[in-house]
Amino acid sequence: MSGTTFPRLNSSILADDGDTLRFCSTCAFSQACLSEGMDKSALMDLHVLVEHVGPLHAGEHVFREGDAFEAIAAVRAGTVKTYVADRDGHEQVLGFHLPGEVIGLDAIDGDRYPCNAVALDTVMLCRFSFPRISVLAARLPGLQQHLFRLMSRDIGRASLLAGDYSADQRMAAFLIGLSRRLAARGFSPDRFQLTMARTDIANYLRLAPETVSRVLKRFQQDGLIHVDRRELELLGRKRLEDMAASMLRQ
Amino acid sequence: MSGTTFPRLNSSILADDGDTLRFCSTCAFSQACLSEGMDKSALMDLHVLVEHVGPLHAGEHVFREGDAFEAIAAVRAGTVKTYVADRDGHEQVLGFHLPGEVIGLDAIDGDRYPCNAVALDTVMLCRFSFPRISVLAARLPGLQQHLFRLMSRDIGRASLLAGDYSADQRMAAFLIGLSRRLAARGFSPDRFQLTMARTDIANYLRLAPETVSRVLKRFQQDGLIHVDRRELELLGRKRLEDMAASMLRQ
DNA sequence: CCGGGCAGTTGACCCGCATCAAGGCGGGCC
DNA sequence: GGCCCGCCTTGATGCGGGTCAACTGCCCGG
Repeated sequence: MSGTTFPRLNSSILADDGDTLRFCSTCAFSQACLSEGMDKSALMDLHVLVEHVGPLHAGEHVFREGDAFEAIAAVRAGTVKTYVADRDGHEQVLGFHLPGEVIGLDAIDGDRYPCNAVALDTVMLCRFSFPRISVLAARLPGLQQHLFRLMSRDIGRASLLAGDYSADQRMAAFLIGLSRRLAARGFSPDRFQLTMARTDIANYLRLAPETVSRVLKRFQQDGLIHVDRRELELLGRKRLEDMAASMLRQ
Repeated sequence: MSGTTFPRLNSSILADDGDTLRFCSTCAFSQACLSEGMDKSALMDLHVLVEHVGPLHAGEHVFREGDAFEAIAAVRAGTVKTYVADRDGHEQVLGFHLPGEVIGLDAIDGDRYPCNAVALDTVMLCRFSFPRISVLAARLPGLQQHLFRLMSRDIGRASLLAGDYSADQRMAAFLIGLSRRLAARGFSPDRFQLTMARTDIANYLRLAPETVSRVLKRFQQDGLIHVDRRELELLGRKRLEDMAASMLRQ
């Protein structure tokens, strides 16, 4: 998955509009807007305010907690991890953002980014100035609606992790969630890379790294998955989905 | 707090515009918009699409999971609890919504409410048709911005609970959080009612009800609070804030 | 080819909180 | 008043998963 571009978007929708626009049409975010019925002139408007960023390499930050907020960004390729660090330097992973997903929405209220965002592998981004996209959203109902939906989705997703679930449920939900999100973007749902370290997974799921290790091992013994290093294969999707059902709430 | 109206808004800002508008001006949501610099004609527009609901009594539902989504609502008085129930009927509390806070934002993505909302005491609401407020938001940048901010805030708030914190930290953060939110609305920050049952608090904090009981008792023994039934007084705000600091972050 | 370093794994132990099981205390209702 | 039914509290016990410590293996640089 490292550095891979959005597969579904490889065939440009607007190939006759020149290189830049073609490039833009491969941008996940523009695409997402398009798919909600945005017309061609609207896409031109959106194109004007998009800024392509990258490639960023593993460990480079997209933004840091406290930075002035001026833009949201769509991940075009790679994986971005968002996290906060409490006073004792103890970090807490908030999420992993795959191609086609948007980061920075939690910064709109407050003028400053409330978390850090770092590339886990080679990352390409589309940056959208928020003041400018707001103005545009007022003119384009489809865009406004899309922004509302994106934010609404994140509200629901965040409360997902808050439940008191067992280590097994959390891990199953994590794997199924990744699989579904990758599938929605055209990647294989059954074989993929864990682009993040075990400690990041553990931190995200609020488990100890040792527990992550043990659960993955047991899943493999039970024939649910096959893991080698960061390569993962889902073998017992059905059983994993059952395990995760109450967390993913379909 | 039961059934109490927003104290800060008792003095109508637009008293000369007749009864209906005066009534509306006591609506938390309109007020919140006003406070972001919305002009008077904009308020009139907003007024047209507001629908006052209530009083609802304890146990009555505002909406249920799966209901068609058509409106968001601002709590004007009372407390609303949102929750989901997983297949085994086991319920999970998502949040408590105080006067001035908005419910239904997590339903925008998906056309149906993803959770239940129930009144814990006597509740008054302002309903806003979402399709109509969207249209209005396109004309009123202040309103659009306000909606963005509200949603953004909820994204951050939801990930709050997801950390792995001790029972003490969770309870301290809960009390301080309530206190701050009440204070922001003009209620006393140091004496207030717990309008929700212990089991609801427990469920919300992902603790057992017994644990909630024990922690509250210990807090009282340590002179941090005084509790009697559902009446609560904060005595050691400073120490509670220290305890909650890493959860409330800032 | 060797050695250092870090991510990941494995095992032993232990602690916080859930769970189970009784009891107290209001508060509503006839 | 007297009853009952939830809500809440209190005590005893057990388990899931955190913590600590040691080991393995992969990667990389020299």
